[in-house]
Amino acid sequence: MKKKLRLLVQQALESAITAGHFQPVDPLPSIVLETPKIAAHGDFSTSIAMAVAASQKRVPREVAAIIMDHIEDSGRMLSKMDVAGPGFINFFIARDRWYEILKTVHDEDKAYGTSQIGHGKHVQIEFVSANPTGPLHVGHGRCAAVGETLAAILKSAGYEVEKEYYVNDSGRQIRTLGESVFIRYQQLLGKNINIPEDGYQGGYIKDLARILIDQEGERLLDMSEEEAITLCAGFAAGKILEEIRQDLEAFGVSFGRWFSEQHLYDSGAVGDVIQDFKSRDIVYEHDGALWFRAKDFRDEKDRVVVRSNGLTTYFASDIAYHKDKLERKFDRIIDIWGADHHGYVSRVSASIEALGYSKDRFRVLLVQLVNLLRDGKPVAMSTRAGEFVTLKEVVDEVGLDAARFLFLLRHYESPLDFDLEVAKRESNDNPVYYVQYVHARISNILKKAEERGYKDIYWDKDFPGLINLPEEIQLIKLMARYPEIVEQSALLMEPHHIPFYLKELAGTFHAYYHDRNKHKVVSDDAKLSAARLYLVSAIRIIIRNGLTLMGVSAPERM
RNA sequence: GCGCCUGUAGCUCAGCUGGACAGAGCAACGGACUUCUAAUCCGUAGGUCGCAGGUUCGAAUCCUGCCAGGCGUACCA
Repeated sequence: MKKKLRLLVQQALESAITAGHFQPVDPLPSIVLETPKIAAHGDFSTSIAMAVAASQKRVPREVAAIIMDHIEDSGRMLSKMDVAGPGFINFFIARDRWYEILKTVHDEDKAYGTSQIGHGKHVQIEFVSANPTGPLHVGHGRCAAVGETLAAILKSAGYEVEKEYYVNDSGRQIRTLGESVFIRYQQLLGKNINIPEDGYQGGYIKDLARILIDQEGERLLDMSEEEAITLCAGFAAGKILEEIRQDLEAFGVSFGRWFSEQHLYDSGAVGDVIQDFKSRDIVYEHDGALWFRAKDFRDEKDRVVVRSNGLTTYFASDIAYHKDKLERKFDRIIDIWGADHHGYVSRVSASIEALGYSKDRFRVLLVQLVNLLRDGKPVAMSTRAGEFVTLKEVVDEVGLDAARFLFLLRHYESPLDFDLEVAKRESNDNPVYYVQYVHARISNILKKAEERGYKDIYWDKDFPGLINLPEEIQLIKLMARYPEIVEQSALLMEPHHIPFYLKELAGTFHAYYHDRNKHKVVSDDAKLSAARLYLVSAIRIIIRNGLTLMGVSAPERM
């Protein structure tokens, strides 16, 4: 609807220029159509006249009038056009045309809301990528929800999407993990040693040590310390990664590929990148370390890739990793990181440019932190001491649907207060149920209808005369906007528009539903009932589609 | 010090990439269940959009400078 109108306006502008009413405008400004907040301003409006007026040295209202005169509404889409305010053109869509939306929703069903704006471009999203040194916490949960949903949104907008988890299974932290487990292992076998301050303190370390004793007995005590630690590290990382995988799966999050950092070392990829940089003088030696000339690529300072002790930094393998991703011919790679990693963005961008790729192909979304609350009071957490609430615990307590919905409700760039008690509440301040309830209610109506003999949902040419209450038209207009919302979410890479839209649609439906004396869906009037069933089942389709994008269930009853 | 993010109603947040009088939920107050589910609805009240300039027909939105909060700023990951 909107697209058709945009085309009309564009053609009007062009023909006004050809007719000599306007000086040629180059380039032709893009036509922006808005949905005004006030009904009196029409269904759509454009400020194009104001944008054009300046270059024409004409009054905006006059420009608007000329454009309006050149609109050829051969399909009779419009019932009225206005010039209003400083020069807006307001468009009123003919009422009959809205019913097409209803049919479209039913015809497209699960595909309603999908589009091809992605043109099949390949996008890769890497998210969560938590180190396998401990369980996932709520912050990872938010990243997981954002990543998974963004992937779904992009996919439905016509992109080819691949999801990936980068496993940091190499380096010092893994060694520290091995050390911590080995110490617990020795303690459990009666040795009197303490865990160092920089070791991992969490209770899960002890659990791992216990399992290790069950599996391996005391034989690690006979090994060299180096051997034992390596064994502990490999064992623990593998075990933890498996739990991470399970927790994510339980949260409805999956990955097409789990990419091992260690693999980059084993294959020589890290060494190759360093060699390449050396030969191109993109790195230099200083104080015994090897520095990447990040400053030459707009980072604020140069960065170390090989330390003076000969060990590579995390950054070194990160360069190799991003090189690998870019070589896989993705049109765009998206990294979703916790906001505490933002210091890293400019150096990774710098390395991408140094590799000879445009940094436009690379985008980082920084997801702000989650403050976990219970009844408005912060839940004390300390990662150091290993006291934190895990994602699994939160999902177990509040449920997958509530957690997913609340993680997605906020723009990812703003910090999120996640209140466990609110998440569990079954009332209006918990929007999950508010939206799901619509689906359950409509499902129930359909069930009731079936019991009373209204078996099929179908379209009839008489329906327009039957579905014509202002609140019904309003519902249809809202339904018409859904595809736009999904497209916009895809273009801006902002999932939160989906839940906001669903809340609005849900609210409008609840109000409609509630006035059941005025418009009961299932009544003795067979034709009217059929018409309204067609209407409400369309709403149900959209609610279900939106919730599905978010990874939230659409229950038949509640 | 520098960098990134945030600052909108008492609270939690939207605000369509510059538009027409600033929106929603919660909390507060007052109402609505013999009906297809009250996990709902209706109404009232509530804002110098952090502050000060600037850009223009027009700014919560863009620019500059302040103020406040969070995070970052390692030869850590």
